[in-house]
Amino acid sequence: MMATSGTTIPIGELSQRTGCNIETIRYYERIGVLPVPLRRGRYRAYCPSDVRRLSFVRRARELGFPIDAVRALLALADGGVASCAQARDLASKHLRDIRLKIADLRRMEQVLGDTVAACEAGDTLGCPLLETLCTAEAR
Amino acid sequence: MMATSGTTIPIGELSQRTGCNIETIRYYERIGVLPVPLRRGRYRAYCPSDVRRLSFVRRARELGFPIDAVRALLALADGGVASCAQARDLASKHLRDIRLKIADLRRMEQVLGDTVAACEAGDTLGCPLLETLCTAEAR
DNA sequence: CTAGTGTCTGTAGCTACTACAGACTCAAGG
DNA sequence: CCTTGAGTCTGTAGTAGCTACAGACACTAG
Repeated sequence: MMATSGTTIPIGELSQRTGCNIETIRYYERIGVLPVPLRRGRYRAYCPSDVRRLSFVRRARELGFPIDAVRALLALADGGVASCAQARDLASKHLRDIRLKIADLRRMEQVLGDTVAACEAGDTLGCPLLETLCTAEAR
Repeated sequence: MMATSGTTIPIGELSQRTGCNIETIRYYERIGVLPVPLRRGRYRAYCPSDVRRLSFVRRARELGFPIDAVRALLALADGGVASCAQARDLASKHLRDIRLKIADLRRMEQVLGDTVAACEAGDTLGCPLLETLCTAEAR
């Protein structure tokens, strides 16, 4: 596509620059995470602040923040000062969630790991995994 | 509800015995994870094998197996012998997925933990979290 | 006879995207 | 001038694995 005038870029370039899927960009617009952009004809025309905002969103998502938290973080980033404590709050909550998930997964890893090991050892009569599923408590 | 005759139980009791939500039981039936049960009038009537099967499903789900893997495991458990190697295969694959997820989450935990710590130390000018989101690579 | 509990079907919602279908626009090549 | 190809548009439906109703029906105890 053409570079058009000024500093605006089409959605494909925004996608490339941010690593964010085109469909996802439009999705973010629909749900209000990205502002409705200007138009050049019928095509969306994004400006540098859109690139920054979307990059911000992408990074927050990569850190696992749910969309609602991303919204809140965006508001804080826009809000300017004194929002540090609130941002830390959001991050701490999210950190707790992550640690809970890790704990869950480690429990699964433990059980599965043991079972697979028992399976490889081959010292049970039946299949250790199927036995586990049939009889044991999974925790 | 009544105990009715024979050994069949209504859905509510199946739910209690397995710890599985009633709606989830009906959902499993719809997607073919549980067989279509007998009816006592218009009500579902479950037998002991249904309790066992659903418990199996629950445990597999607690270990994080996706539904399709659960289907496969059920088939193996039904199939009888020689399925141990296949079961181990499924479990190993799943174990890999779990470890990948753990790794992902640990990366997030790392970045977030560092950022929150920096935030509490208060040695930056701006907000460390918002700075991270604005500028850094999240990995 | 009525109240309360259980169950029924069918549909819609959740998270965060992703994947089309079918139409339109625009620039370059022949 | 016409065609071709890439990019974009809107709108809808699908993914995983449930969960949550609405509105009707059944059955038992008081």
